[in-house]
Amino acid sequence: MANRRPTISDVARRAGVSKGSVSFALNGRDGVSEATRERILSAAGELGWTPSLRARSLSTSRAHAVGMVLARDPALLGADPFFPAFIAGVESALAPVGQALLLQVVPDQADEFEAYRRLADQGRVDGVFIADLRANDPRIELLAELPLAAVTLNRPDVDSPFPAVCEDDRAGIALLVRSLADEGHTRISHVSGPMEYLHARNRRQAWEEALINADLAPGPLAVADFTAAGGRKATEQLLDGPSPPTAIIYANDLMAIAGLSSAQQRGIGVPDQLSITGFGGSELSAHVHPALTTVISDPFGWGQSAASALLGVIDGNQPVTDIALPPVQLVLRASTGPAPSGA
Amino acid sequence: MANRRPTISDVARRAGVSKGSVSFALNGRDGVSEATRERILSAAGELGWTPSLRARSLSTSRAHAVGMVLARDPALLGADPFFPAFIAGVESALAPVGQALLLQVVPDQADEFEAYRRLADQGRVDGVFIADLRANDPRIELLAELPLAAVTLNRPDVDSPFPAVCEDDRAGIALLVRSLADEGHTRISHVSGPMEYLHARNRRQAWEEALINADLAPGPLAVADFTAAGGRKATEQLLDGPSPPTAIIYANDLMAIAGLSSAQQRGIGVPDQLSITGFGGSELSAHVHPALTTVISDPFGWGQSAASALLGVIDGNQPVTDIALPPVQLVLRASTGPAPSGA
DNA sequence: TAAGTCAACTAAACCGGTTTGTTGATTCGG
DNA sequence: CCGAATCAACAAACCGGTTTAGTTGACTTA
Repeated sequence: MANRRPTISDVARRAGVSKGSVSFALNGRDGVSEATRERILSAAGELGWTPSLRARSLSTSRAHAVGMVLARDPALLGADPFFPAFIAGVESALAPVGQALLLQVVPDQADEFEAYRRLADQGRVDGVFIADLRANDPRIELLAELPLAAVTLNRPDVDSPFPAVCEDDRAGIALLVRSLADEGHTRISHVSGPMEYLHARNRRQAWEEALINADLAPGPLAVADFTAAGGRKATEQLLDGPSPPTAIIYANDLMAIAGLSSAQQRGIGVPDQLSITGFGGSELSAHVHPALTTVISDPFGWGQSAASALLGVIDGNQPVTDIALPPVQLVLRASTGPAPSGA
Repeated sequence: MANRRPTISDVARRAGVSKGSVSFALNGRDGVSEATRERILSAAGELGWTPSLRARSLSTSRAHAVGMVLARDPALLGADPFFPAFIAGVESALAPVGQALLLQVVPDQADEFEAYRRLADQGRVDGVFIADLRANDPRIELLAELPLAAVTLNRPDVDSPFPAVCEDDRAGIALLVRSLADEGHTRISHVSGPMEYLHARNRRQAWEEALINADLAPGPLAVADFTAAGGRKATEQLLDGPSPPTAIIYANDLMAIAGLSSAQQRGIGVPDQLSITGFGGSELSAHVHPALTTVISDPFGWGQSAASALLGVIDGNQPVTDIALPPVQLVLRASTGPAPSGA
């Protein structure tokens, strides 16, 4: 009477075959005739049977899930539009193949190792995404030893056995610099993220190189932390400096919006006296005043590609190579304009 | 030679006892003498053994994980600072007890049912959070039939067998209205979220009631969608209306920031000609110009409480009752001020 | 016609834990 | 000093799948 869910044995009994045959039929392996296969499948259908993931996990030693560990201050995590969209992309690739995503948010890097270890020890996931790469990132070495597949988001600066799924943010920065240089700007500053992060480094480096390419002196740099508070502080620092820039390239939209507000608060006209650009293409960037010139990236697509790549690694059939995502798009909006003439 | 991870049998052998005893010792059940228990635990320690979660799941019929399904347009998901912080809070309660969070993001409500069903069918999770409650939410009924524990974020408008973990957003709105009324505003508008969402309804209703309490006529309402684009459109609609408001209460910070920009674009001074308030207390709200008066909520704490409650339901020892979170905090900043005198 | 091949299928072992009788050794009450 | 109760510990069954090693019978093949 107790309405327990049907098991493979129930299906086998109903179809008049052995458990093994049901398993074979279900997994599309041969050694079972077409007639029997159909009989089994319809028996399964009538009973409404789906194989128990738990039993499967135990016997196949597969979790059928992948994981992601985020080491972020929870208070700041919300400000970054990247992850939700990335995760949505990941899901879009996982759901069709019956995989799931396990998310871990830990307060800081100290807990990060522990989190990866636990995921591996408990066998909760078959692979992980390595995001927010840092310089000389110790996670690469850790994960190389753990029995987990992995893909990195962008290429690490250390030797890595894992495929990298890369979005070229340097190209985006170069586009921004060129467009500003074309407008006559000569003092183009950059507000970066923390230097420990590779993407912060990359963007900074791209900015420096692009300036050199445009025959401009590297304008002053302010290192910030990707938060609004940090963006504002960096902006004030730059504007109070000895030779204030006529344009600022921020490493993300959030800092740019804070910077924009900060300039306005001081009565500095944007873009008349100061041009401002963001990075990322958040929804809000189009709806601030003036609307933000920025570079649109595609975290959803990134998530999709990263997930497919990770599943490929887990499957282990063919080696997975690095994947380059389509280039980011420059969107010119009202926050940039010609350099002030009296400069 | 193959360095497979140790199993319970290895531990048993090493400690010179049976598998059963190891299991008993590990789970702190009695029937094991103190001496043996110690011998077993140290054997486990030496071998570096941790019980296989997969095996455990199979034999205990527990997933040791909880789930959350988000039905959102991925492009807009990123704009909402609520979820990342909420999730971080959830993790902070799950990690210490060895539980994990499974996240599902589905593009729309059509896929939502399917997602919950899959979680249940596959036995991936023991319970779920029900967020983004809608009017007459069909998920309550679905989940009541599924073999899953659940907690809702706020109380549904339909009968629900699940405990609700509630943050009183109505009180926050009331504070905002009162503070604006005190400043002499008489035409206080509201830009709401979609009416299908209970939290949008609640905030709207709280706004209406607070206006009545302040002896004010219900100012015009604009129904939006919690996005920046929607916030801007709603703002324009209100400002173009027959009797434009002198203050607008937005249902979230994002719309408020877009509205603020929209007003500025039209040359309307904030707060001189128009007061603006947000809701949520995002980091950015403090760094726009003028800084946004808003109401600070605590998604992290909400996640923590919701997770503990859910674990309580799953354990099933004592019945879990509704939980009320501490009230939200009003933060008065520069985006609100006295009503324009010439109005 | 005996031996060999092959496809179709079964029985049983296995994954690594938990749980349920059952057994021996101790302790206890009378 | 004996039968009953108590307790530590064990062996075996179980969770629900997958996988391997056989078994069977039909069909070739020499």
